[in-house]
Amino acid sequence: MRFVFMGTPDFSVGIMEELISMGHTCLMAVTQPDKPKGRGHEVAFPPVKEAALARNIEVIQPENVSDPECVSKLKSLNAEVFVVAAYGQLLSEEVLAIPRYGCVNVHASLLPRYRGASPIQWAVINGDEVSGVTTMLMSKGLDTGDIIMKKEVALSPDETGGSLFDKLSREGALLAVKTLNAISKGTATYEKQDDSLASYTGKIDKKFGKIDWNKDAASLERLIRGLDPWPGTYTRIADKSLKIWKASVAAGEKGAEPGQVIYKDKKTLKVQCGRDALNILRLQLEGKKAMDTDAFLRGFNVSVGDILR
RNA sequence: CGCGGGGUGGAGCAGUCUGGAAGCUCGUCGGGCUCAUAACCCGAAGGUCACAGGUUCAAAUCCUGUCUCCGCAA
Repeated sequence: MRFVFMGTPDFSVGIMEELISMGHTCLMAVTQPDKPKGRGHEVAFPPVKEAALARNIEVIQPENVSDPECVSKLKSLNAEVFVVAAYGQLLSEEVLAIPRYGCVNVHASLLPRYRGASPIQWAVINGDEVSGVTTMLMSKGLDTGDIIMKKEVALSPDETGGSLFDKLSREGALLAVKTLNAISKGTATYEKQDDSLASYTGKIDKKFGKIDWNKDAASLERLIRGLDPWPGTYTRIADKSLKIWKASVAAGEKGAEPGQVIYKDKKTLKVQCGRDALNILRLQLEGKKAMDTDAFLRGFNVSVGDILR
């Protein structure tokens, strides 16, 4: 099919590329405007822009896709379908109505669960055993469109936001292809979502990664996995910022205060939580690279009784 | 020119302010002790101190520039 692709981050790229390599024609890529990013103030192209340019696909980056100018541009392409994946802008009803077969969205959850932003991280944070991807025909609500296809994906016990992202990105690409194929053959089915089962997740920001040691170790461990690799969880030690990248749940100690180091040897560091304790396995001090706990302890002086905040 | 920290044997660090013999905790290799060990004891190898200039009798250390890794902010 002849499609316009709308997406921004890495999650989107694989979907666009898979559709192209499976014989669909990408007429244009729509992505968010370039923004200064990273240290210094370098301007980085969104991943979708990079990928599109590499394939000589025209790219537009409107501040607002619903601008009249942009709308007329989109209309002029005569696309059969728009494929949207993590684009980052809401589409107006006018835009939704442009393509003959409508706008197909690839969402990284099993809808109607986890409508909204950051569904991948939330699945890990909540300790779900199963997540997945869904394709739907977009309607005006937030991720409320009729479901076309779903694919379940099992989470492993050590799943991280990053690893689940990879899985769902791959499955999302395959599902997008199947969905377009079905639409073009006229065999696609559309199922209304059961709104009573809907749940919404919010955008995750860096502050969300601040570790509250009063919480129980198990949920902190899930938070650490869910926010790996972005934005990461952090605490403070000796007045320095310390990211925690990997930990396991261990037995706590009676009378120890949350955040307190309750055990340390050459390669082990345990910190008391509200319930149980975390055995820190991999961490990163500000200005340093991530390292395993044994390496960290060789160069950083920590004592039992020290408090992380 | 957004703010800031770092690059020192294989790993993580100290030493830099107050120039003057390369250090610490580990790892590796060899030997010893032990029923045994990730424990302990003895010994050894391994570094152009990121790179390039400059100052100096002398630079890891001071000055200038470059590359590179990272934290914050966005």
